Amino acid sequence: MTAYLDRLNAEQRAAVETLDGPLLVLAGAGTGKTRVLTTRFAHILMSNRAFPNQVLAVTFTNKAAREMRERVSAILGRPAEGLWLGTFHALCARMLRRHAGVVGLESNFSILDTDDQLRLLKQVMEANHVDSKRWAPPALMGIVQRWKDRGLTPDRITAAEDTDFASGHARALYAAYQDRLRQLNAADFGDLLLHMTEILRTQPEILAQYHRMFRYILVDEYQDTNVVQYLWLRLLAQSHQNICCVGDDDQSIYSWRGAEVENILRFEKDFPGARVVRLEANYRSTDPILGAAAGLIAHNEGRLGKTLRSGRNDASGDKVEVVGLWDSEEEARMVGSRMEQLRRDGHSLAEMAVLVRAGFQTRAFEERLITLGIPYRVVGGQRFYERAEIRDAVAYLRLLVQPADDLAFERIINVPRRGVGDVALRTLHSYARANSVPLMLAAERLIAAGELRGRVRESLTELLSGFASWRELMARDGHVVTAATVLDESGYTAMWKADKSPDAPGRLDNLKELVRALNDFETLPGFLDHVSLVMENEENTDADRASLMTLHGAKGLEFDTVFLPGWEEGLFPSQRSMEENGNKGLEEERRLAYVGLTRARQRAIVSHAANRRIYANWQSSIPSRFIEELPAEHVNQTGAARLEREQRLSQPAIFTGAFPLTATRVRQSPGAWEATARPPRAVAIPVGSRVFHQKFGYGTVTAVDDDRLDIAFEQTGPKRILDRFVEKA
DNA sequence: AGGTTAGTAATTTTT
DNA sequence: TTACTAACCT
Repeated sequence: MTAYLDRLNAEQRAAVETLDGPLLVLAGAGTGKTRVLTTRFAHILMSNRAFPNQVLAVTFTNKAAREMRERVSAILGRPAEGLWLGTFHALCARMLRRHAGVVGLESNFSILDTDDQLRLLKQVMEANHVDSKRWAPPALMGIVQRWKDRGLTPDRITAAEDTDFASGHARALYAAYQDRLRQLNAADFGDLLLHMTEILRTQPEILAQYHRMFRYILVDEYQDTNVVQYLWLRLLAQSHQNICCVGDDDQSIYSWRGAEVENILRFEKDFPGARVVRLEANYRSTDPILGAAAGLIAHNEGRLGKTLRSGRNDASGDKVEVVGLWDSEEEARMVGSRMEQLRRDGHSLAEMAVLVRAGFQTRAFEERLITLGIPYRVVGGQRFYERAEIRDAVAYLRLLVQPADDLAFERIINVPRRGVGDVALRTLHSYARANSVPLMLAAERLIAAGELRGRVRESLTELLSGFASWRELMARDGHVVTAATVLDESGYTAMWKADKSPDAPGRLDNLKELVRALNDFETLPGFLDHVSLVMENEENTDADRASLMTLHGAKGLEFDTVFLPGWEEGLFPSQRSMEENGNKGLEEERRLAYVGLTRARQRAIVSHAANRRIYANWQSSIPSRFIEELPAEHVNQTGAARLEREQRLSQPAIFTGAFPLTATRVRQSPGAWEATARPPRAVAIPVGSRVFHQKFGYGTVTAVDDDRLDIAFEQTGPKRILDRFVEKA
C-alpha cells in the first residue's frame, strides 16, 4: 500500500509525510524534487485525506504539469482525473471563466498573447497621443507586465512609481489599456492572475468556496513565483494553511520576469509555524561537479543555504574541465570533436547538451555540427501557438466565439488578401470608436449604410456572411467540422496552398494538427484555452540528437555531458544584466551558471574564447569571473587562458582586421593552427552541379565565386553557401 | 494596396 | 552580420 514511501530517503520521506500545516521543501539540484512532489500528491490521495479534486497542484510549465500528472497516475495505478493540476495561468483561466463577471468580463473572454498585447498597447498609446516612436511600445508592455506581476491594478500604482515612461503617463496608459481589454472582453496572461487575485481579495464568498474545495496545495518551483502568484497562493491557503512549496533559491533565474526570490526567503515569516525540510542528497552528479557548483554558488550572499552532498555510490568522476580557446570558431570545433569522441566511445548524443547564455550563440555550434554531420536539435524557439498560421487560425476561431474580439478581427481581416487595407480599416475604426461597437458590427452597419464600396464591400460582405453561416454550422455540426470549414471557406488554407515558399507545407501540416487536436475537446472555448495556454510543439524525441539550448531552457533537465561555452566577462555574466541590476544581476548570472553545471551527471566542460565575433567585427574577451570562482581542486584547466590574459594586458592593441593576427596565433598549441586553416577543397564543384547540404537539402549550383557557391535549393530556394558545407550529390 | 528599400537595433522568455 | 520595421514608390 505504501511501497512508494520505501523508495525515499529520510529527508524526502519527511517532506512527503509532513502533511499538515505549511511546509517549505528546499530541494537542491538533483535531489529528487519531482519525486517528492508527486509522491506527496499520491500519498495525500492514497491515505484518503482528500479526493483528487481537493488538491491544488501548481507548476510553472505545462511540461512539469504533464510530468506530475503522469507520475501521480503511475503511483496510483490508474489515470489521475479531475485534478486541479496545472500551470498558474491555466488554473487561473479555469477559475476566471467562472467568475469573469466580477471583473467586468464575460466568461467567453479571449486570452491575448504578447503580440496582441503589443498591438493593443500601441493603439492605446496612439489614442492617447503618446508618440510610439519616441516611446517604445515593448517598453510599456514590460512596465505593465511588471505591475501585473506585482499584483498592482492601475489604481494601486503610486505617482512615485510612474515617472519614467512617457513623462509619467504609463499609469494612465495602463488604465486605458485595461479599459480597452474589458471592452474587447479580453485578458492578457498577466490578467489571469491579477483578476483572479482581485476576485479572491474582494469576494469573501468566492474565496470561501475555494477554501472548502482545496484541502491541500502543492507548489513547484516556488523560487520563481512573482508577487501576484504569491498573493493568489496565500489567499487560497489562508484557511487551512496546508501549503507545501518546493523550490531552490539557488536556482532562481527569472527575476527579470518578475520572480521574487524573496518569496522563498520569506516563507517562514509568511506562513508562521512553517516546517522546513532540506533535500541535500544529490543523486545526479559526480563529486567534482557538485564540488565545483557548490564552490561557485557559495559566492552569492543571502542564500537560505544548503550543502549538497552526494547520494550516489559511484560519485567519483573527472574534474570539471575548463578549456581556453583562441576564438569562438575554435570553441565550436572543440565541442564538435569532443562530441565525436564521446560518440565513438559509445555515448549517445541524446545525453549531450550545449548550454549557452543567449540564443544567438547556438548558431556557431549548429554550423559546426552540420559540417560534422552530428544530428542535433535546438530546444526552445517558437512555440506552437506563436506560429503565424496557428495565430491566424486561432483568430478566426476566436471571432467565432467572440465577435467583439477586435484584435482577432484586425489580424484576419486581410489574411488572406481581401483588398481591405489601411484606408478601409481606418473607416471601420472610426465608426467603431464613434459608436462604441466592435469592428465586426461596424463593418456590418457600414455595408448596410452603403458607406463602403467596391472590392472592400464585396469581400467584407462575403466574410461576414461566412461568419454567420459558420456560427450556424457550429450549432448544428459541432466545432471540429466548423473549424475545418472556416479555414477552407475563408480562403485561408488556399492561401498557404498557393504559397510557394518552402515552409508552406509545414504550415499546412500545423493547421491540420490544429484541427486534429480539436477532437480532444468538447467545446471550442475549451480548445482555445488549451491552444493559448498549453499546446506546445511536439518534438520527435526518438532520434539520437545532441541538444542545443539556453541555460534558462535547460532548467529541470539533465544530461551525462554538458558543454558550457562562452564563459567570458560581458557574455556570461552578461554585461547588460550587471549594468541593469548591479550585484543582484551578477548573483542571478551566477545562479544561472550553477544551474548549468548541475545539469551534468558525468562531465561538464566549461570553455571560453579569447576572441569572439560580435556582428561584423572581432572582439577580445577575458575569461568569466565564474571560472576563477570554481574551486581549483575540482577543476582541470587547459588551454591558454592565463597566457591570453597576460598577453592582452601587455598588448592593448587588439585586432582591427577581420581575423586574428597570425603572430599571436603562434602562441597556441601547434595543432590549433592546423585545425584553424581552411580545409582544402576536396572536389571542384562547377556550375550546374547537383549538391547536397546538411540543412538545406538538395540544390543546383548557379554560380561560383572562389569558395562561395550560389545554390538554388529545391526546398528553400537560392542561398550563398561556402563550398565545404556541401557535397556533390 | 502592395511591394521595395533604407534604416536601425541586436539577452534570458516556463504562460 | 542579420532581421525587422517604417517610409516610399509603383
